[in-house]
Amino acid sequence: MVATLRDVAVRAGVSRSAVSRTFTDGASVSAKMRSRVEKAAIELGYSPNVLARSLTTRRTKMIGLISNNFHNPIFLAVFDQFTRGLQERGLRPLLVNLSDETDPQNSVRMMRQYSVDGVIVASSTLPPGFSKAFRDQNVPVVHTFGRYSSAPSVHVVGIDNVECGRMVARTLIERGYKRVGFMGGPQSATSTQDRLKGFEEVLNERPDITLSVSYAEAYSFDAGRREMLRLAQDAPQEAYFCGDDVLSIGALSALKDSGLNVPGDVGIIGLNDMEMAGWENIDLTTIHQPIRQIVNSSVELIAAMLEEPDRYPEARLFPCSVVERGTLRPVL
Amino acid sequence: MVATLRDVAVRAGVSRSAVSRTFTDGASVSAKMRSRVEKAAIELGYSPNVLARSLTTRRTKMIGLISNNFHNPIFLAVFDQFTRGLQERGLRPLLVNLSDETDPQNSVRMMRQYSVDGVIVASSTLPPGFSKAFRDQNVPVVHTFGRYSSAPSVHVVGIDNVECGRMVARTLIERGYKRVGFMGGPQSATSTQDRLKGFEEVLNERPDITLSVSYAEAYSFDAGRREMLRLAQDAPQEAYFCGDDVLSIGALSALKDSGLNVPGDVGIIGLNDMEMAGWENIDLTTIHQPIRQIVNSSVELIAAMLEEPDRYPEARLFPCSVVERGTLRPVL
DNA sequence: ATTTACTTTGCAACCGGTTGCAAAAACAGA
DNA sequence: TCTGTTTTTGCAACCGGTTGCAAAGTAAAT
Repeated sequence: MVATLRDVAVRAGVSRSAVSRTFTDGASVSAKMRSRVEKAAIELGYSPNVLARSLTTRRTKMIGLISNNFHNPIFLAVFDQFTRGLQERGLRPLLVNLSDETDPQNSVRMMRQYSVDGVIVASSTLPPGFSKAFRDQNVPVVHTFGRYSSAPSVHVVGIDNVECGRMVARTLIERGYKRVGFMGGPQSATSTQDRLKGFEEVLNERPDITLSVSYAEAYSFDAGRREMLRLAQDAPQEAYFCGDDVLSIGALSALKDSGLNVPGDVGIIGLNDMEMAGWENIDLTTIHQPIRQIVNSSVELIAAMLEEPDRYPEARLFPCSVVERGTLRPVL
Repeated sequence: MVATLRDVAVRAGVSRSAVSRTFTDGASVSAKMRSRVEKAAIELGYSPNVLARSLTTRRTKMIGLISNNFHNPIFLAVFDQFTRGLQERGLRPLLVNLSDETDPQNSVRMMRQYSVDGVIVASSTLPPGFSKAFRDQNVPVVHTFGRYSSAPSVHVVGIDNVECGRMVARTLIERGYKRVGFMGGPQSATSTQDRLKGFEEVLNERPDITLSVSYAEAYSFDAGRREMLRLAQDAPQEAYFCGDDVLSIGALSALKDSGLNVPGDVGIIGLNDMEMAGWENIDLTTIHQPIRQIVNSSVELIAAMLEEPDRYPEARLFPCSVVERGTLRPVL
């Protein structure tokens, strides 16, 4: 059906090696031979089969892109950026939706069956052990949005969630809030744990400030709304640090329905600075996470690991910053 | 490095064929042989290389998932559903972001180089010719959200956009609007053209109703907001049919800033019924597009085409319905 | 015209699997 | 036990490419 290397060789009247070489850069072919082969190739509409080639070259140029966040709108931007970045480097993302499955072994096996050159794990809710399973099987891996540790066992690219927690605490203190709440994402997510850690660390030094902690079940509008409806029934705190922007937006909706004014009665601060946070009818004060830089850096890193598989693991952290909009009262 | 079929054969003391057969279902192997091979395979951590296998079986179980809509939040749900559906059938999505590139030939070549078993084109803005290019090269293709035509040249799954246009027109008429506007998505998108066609068709029968037409540059919040800001400067219409929900939400933001009340001064109706449309602070009246059914049907269809590549092309259309919320005035 | 050095080409083996075919083994029937 | 039938197994060729090596060709130097 579709033309193979052999067909081109026959048509051009040369050996199969010659054809192979014209399509392998860096191989030794004379100009005459090249043009002769190219002519035949064009006539037959030939282009080399990457997968067959990969058997000997051991390079498929495929990268596993593994995530379990198919509900948080921020991830559409993440996928957009990832696919573009990979494509620019001639790499192809093989997408894996982990929503159901969380045993790394199945994913590792699958990735090996498809001989991907490397894997990007894009998730803030998967444990470090997940990405480590790939490294243990010698599959190059980058964990984007993963947990920073001072002795990382795999490459991590993201933000310092503990520091973000501290930053939010300081922001709330500056604005004179005395009773504050942490309405986190899923309790099992490393990002939730780390943000809380930093948040508590700073607040604990201020005995005049009280902290109450609760968690939403997922990073979703509904979960945020539900949790905030519950909180608003008793006496709500003066301000909440929500797990992320989507949760914040859910919380805003709940507060509105509970007849509470933002930021008059309750202040809200999110995290991510997704596009929607800037929409006029939302206008959410939040922490900016530099998604684009994080994703680009991850792509660069996985590309570098293809050249140097045993590259010493590093953590690449990008600074975050407060984006002041309309859901917190002004600095005193 | 990683165990191959040969390694397993040696360890189990059998032929390579025997090992191959244990991992090929439907092949003839005795129980004794099977358990012997499986034992060796487990000891070596062997699992077959899908890509090498594909050379002879001519099946990679990879499906190209091609889209250019990485900005519309609705597509995150679309990707979620696609990846799950494909994975359930043992298929793997090779993701292609077409944002820059629109020449089908490059995509076709790439998909052939990777020997994908089939391709799903998920976009309402690509022309029919794009998906047809795959069919012409004998790559099974399904165009999800594609244009319905009475003589489709490729399989199309989606909605009848012309009928949606009619439905919206009737909805606005029922509510007594006399001066209505069409604020479409990109003018080049087939979905925009078709919706306008149906919309005009019904309105043209009502000489007492005037229609003005304009287009946003993309399916995005900003584009919708910008276009509506422009419209609101002159005398805006009584109601607008916006290209989709994201555009509608942008339009709502613009109206609010222009000091116009919704639905008091201006009515808005969108299309898609994305999750966000139901959020309390948005509460958008819209047309429900059954995304889940459309995507599942697309996956079923591409799976069926793997068995029967020359399957006669069909159009699968799913009915839409009005979801009444708070952005149109009530029926007279 | 020879020798030497370098470039280009083809042969053949290999990457990791599958599969048609025939030989070997197992089973059934008499 | 022997024969005929069915099942299981291994051999060898093949899928579509790449690549080390040696032979052939070219160019430069003597």
